[in-house]
Amino acid sequence: MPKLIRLKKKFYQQNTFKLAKALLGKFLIRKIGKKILMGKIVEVEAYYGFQDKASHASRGKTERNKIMFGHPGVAYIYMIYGMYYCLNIITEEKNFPAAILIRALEPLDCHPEHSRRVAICKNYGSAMLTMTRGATNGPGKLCRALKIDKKLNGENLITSKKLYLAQNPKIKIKNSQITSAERIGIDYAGKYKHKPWRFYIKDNKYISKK
DNA sequence: CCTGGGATTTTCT
DNA sequence: GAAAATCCCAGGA
Repeated sequence: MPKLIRLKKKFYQQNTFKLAKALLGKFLIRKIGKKILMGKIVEVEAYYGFQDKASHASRGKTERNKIMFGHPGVAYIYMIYGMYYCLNIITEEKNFPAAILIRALEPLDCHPEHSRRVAICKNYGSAMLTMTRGATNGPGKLCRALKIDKKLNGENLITSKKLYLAQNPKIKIKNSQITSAERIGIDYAGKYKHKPWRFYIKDNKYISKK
C-alpha cells in the first residue's frame, strides 16, 4: 500500500458528474492535531446549477449557500434538521453553483486488526482515532464521526491541514462498479427528484441506502 | 419491503 | 412560522 497522495486543484476542475464518480474510492482525511480520522468515499450526490430544485442554490445566493458560488475544491458545510452537519465539495467554476455531497465512507480504522487497514495507517504515519462500525454510512453520521462542523465551512481542501482528499493511485473505481440512483431526502424537488445524481460503489456495505 | 413521526435548530419567507 | 441535501424507531403489508 503506497502512501496516499493529496488531490490537487486540477482534480476539482472536472465536470461535476465526472468528479462525483471520480470521488468514489478517494480518501477523506480529517486531521485533529496529530490524530487522523479517515475513510474511503463510497457514496456521493451531485447538486448542479441554478435549475436543480434540490440544490440550495436554486433560489439564488444567500449567506448560507454563498460558498456554492465560489471556487472548486472548497468545503461547503451546513447544518441540517437542527442536528447534523453535511459536507459538500464545491465543483465547477466561480459563480456557477454546484457541489457534491459526501454521503458515506468506508472507515479505515473500524477493524484495526485487518492487515490492509493497518498498512494504510502505518503508511500514513500518524495516530488514528477510532470510529465504530456504522458511524459513517450517512452524510450526517460521517460528519459527526470525523468531527466536521461549521468551523470547517469554506476550508480549501487543496491547501488545508485539517481536511482534505487523497488518493491511492493504485485504486481505480471503474464505471462498471458504479451504481447511479435518485437522490435521497428531496421529495420537494419536482422533476429533479428523479435525476439519477446519486452515485455509489456497487455492493459496498458501507453505503447509506440501497 | 414500505410509511410516518419525533428530535432539534438554523435558515429563509 | 415553516421547511429542511438526516437519523432512528415503530408499525403495517
